[in-house]
Amino acid sequence: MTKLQPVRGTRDIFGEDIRRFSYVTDAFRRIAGTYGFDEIITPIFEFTDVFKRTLGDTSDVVTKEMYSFEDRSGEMLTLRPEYTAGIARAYMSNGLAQQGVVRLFGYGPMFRYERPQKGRYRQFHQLDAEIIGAAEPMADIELLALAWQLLNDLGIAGDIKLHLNSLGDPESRSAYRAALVDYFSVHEQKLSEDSRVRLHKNPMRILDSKDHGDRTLLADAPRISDYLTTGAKDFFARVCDGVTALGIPFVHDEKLVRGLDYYTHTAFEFITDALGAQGTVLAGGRYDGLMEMMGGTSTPGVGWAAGIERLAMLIAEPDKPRPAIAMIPLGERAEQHALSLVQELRAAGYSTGMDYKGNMKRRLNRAAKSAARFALILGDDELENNVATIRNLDSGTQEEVALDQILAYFSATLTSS
RNA sequence: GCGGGCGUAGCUCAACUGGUUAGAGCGCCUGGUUGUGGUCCAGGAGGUUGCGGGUUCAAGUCCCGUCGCUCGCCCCA
Repeated sequence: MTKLQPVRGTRDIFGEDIRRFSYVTDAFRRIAGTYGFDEIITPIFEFTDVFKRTLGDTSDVVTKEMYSFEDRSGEMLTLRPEYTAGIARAYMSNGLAQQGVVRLFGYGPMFRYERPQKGRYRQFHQLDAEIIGAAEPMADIELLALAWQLLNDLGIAGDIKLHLNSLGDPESRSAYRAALVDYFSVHEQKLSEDSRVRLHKNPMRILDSKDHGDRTLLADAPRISDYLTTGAKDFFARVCDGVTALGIPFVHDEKLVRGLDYYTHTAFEFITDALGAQGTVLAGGRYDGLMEMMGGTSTPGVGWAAGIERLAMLIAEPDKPRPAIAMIPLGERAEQHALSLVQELRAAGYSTGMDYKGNMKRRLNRAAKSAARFALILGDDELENNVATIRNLDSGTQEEVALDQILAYFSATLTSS
């Protein structure tokens, strides 16, 4: 508590940062609405079990990155490290299965104890979209379309590539996994240290190793496409067809795997090379096995999450909002009048700032810096005549307007916003 | 968790090989007489040089530790 700095990996979001942040979340809310998604806010913490059961005991997220604690009544709780498990829990808690196919979106903070870096924080924020209750590839396609439109509307789709793969159904996956273990066990000595650990913990992760030696071995490694069942193959083909039909460019990336255990079939990542090692900007996939893992009835689902900070870094700087009016009262009498006048203007929807310090010069200066469109000057001279001076700060022209005509004046010259 | 780089006013940076009261620009505040801006001039506030030790006659400048940021690995959004 002695240090006046935020906790490692956390930060205050304000100024330009919050403008970027809000630009992203506003766009998301708008687009998700047009896709018929309903918003959901789930708690920031859950019983630890919610995450432990679903993410897999071997995942790094569970084994070393969760912020878990015991509360005063002895419950083991965890700050959510990801969104999907909480939504799945909410789906079951609230009996949403009764509503048929459910489309949900939301956004908020996540927590992971990792080594911070640019684009990677301990408290970070994600957008999230899920379709629960639909086993059809159409759901996967719709979610990819939503993601693609978001990236387009944010103006960053050009720098981002969609990598698409299929992890298959459980049969495909375990057959492939066995084949991988066979292959790499023969070459275990040649594997990097990290990958030797992966071989026993999560062999599919070897696929996206960046180690040179690993990569040469990977050239002859078994490919998942050869192990997909006909059902899984067909499912993936339909997803690819749909994405192609929508005109979304993508690459079939057989080395794409997901870190979390509950994924099946479709897996995808939208990747940019503009963010260094943290290039994945939006990622997700199908998780047909999740609900059962949590102890519910088997229910199919697809979803994705996107890093708000990462998106916010990529978009163009949003415009600063311009106040409509800067009120400048001169003297005590004027201040009294100004109070109610400002209240009226604000009630009418005009963003109005009031400056009451310093001389005229300083005040106009500040008004100009605030980027206000008009300065509304009210002094003794004006009060004598029941007028106010309205100065157009862009053009420098000004005129006197009767006090009871001010609202009318602005409604004629400004669109209320 | 592992390896590398960095850390001086709100911001961007300066201070020769360690040497007197750590500087500049921007920003902020005030003034240039009585009510007019985005110029100009003058003045001012703001730094225990991230923090803590050590070496030295002397450290922002060297050494160690620590905290934070950053790059790569790892992990992932």
